[in-house]
Amino acid sequence: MKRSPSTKATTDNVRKLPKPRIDALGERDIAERIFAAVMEHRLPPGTKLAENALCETFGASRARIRRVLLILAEREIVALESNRGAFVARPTQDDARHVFQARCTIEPTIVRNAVSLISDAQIGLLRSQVKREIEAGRAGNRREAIRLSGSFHVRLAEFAGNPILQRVVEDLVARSSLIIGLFGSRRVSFCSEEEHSGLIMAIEKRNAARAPVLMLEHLNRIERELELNGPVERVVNLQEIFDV
Amino acid sequence: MKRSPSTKATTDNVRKLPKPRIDALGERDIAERIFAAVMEHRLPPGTKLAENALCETFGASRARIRRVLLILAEREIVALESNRGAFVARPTQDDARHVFQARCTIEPTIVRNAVSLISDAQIGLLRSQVKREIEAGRAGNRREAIRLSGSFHVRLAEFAGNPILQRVVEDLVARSSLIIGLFGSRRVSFCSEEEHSGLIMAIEKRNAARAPVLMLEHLNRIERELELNGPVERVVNLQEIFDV
DNA sequence: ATTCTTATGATTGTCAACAATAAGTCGCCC
DNA sequence: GGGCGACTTATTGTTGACAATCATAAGAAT
Repeated sequence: MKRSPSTKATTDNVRKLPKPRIDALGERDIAERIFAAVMEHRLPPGTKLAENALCETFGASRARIRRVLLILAEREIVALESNRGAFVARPTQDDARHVFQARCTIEPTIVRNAVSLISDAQIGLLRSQVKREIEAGRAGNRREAIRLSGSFHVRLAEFAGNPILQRVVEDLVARSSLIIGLFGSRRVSFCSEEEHSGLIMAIEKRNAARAPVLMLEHLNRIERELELNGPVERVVNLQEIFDV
Repeated sequence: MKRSPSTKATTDNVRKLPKPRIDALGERDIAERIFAAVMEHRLPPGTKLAENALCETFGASRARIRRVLLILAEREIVALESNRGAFVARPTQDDARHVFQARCTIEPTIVRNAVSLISDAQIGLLRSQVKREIEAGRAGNRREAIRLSGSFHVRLAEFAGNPILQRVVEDLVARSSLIIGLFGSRRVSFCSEEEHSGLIMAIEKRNAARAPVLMLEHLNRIERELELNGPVERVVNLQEIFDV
């Protein structure tokens, strides 16, 4: 095609260096946006994610939205139901237990690695983030507090220097957010800012023995405060109940 | 819905219970096939996965193949290059280190969980699998040996009772297979059947202290035998080399 | 009035043609 | 003869229309 066969010598055949990439949101960006919305409890579990609505929202074609949904489904943030559409995932109580067991497996090790790798600047960054988290909590800005609380764990994973584990933690944190939305008792504060502060202190002291323990206790406390024995919402069998 | 026995009134409105699902391979199935081929070293790293070729191979439309590739890309088994196509992933040496670090983080815990959860029947299953692994190794059936060697770890994760961690291990094992294909020295046998046998023995004795240690040593040995300092295949800068 | 049936609308799933880009081939000029 | 540039081909990316399926609402019969 070469729009201009007569490009005489080669005046303007400037190799578009890396990539124009000025085009609309890539699917990764859109997925990230939805991901963030889930983390911040702006998209409650079970919310229907209609394709057309997403198309308008992000100004993207349906095909692209479709790919985004597939990516999110692969991360188990949304559930695809055949011929019915995409919904924000609704983790079960078993899912919740598994998620927290996985976090208890991975995150203490992450903290231990972070203790030996993290820089002072990075510690400062964590500190300021926790500070904002506390402020948001005090100000009643629940959404921001939740966001920062999750972000703390992701950042920590980032500073532990293993992108693979970081990615796993990201997904687990997002699912935790869904779980807290579903099974979190309202009266209890999940934004345990003091625990995050304690963790930072242990990390700052390069205490490789204490920091992982604190993380484990932190995760256990969160899980313990979930109402995983609450209204089971079992699928009742009416026939059975009425003894037909 | 309710397959109530009293639906005699409506003769044939039998709700197609779960789903006909007799249709062609779902994308999950195709992804699983490719996944298996990667694990068995039948698709070496860097192999181009052309869409048309896959269409013919699996008798699927291009759109479906495209989704399959996206799924595999999300699991980092294939790499999508813009406007160039899909290729079997080529992990770097850093990737290799991260993958094995991640495995060392997760799999010892998995073994510890398996020790307390696994049933005798499941132990028998592991045993027979390792037996076949050894036989395949003796018979020079390298492909089958590799497949069973990876499958051992996945199965163990399955018996540890946490689907989330199982899924993570699946992906890590598949990537390990790519890594071994790239950095594995030929002279060394990676199919360390004795170590697998030793692990099973520790599990059988419900030795929750020893089994995780064995797993850790196992993983460390594999990583140590990789040639991660080998031909670095760095991106050479010709200008620099020739001192222009 | 309730329930089952039927029709309608909206949404998802699929496919095929079209456009855009990259790779390979050939020819030309130095 | 070698390097450079343009053309051809093959492959990927995208769009749009069509088919299939499900949800909703209205209607008819008991």
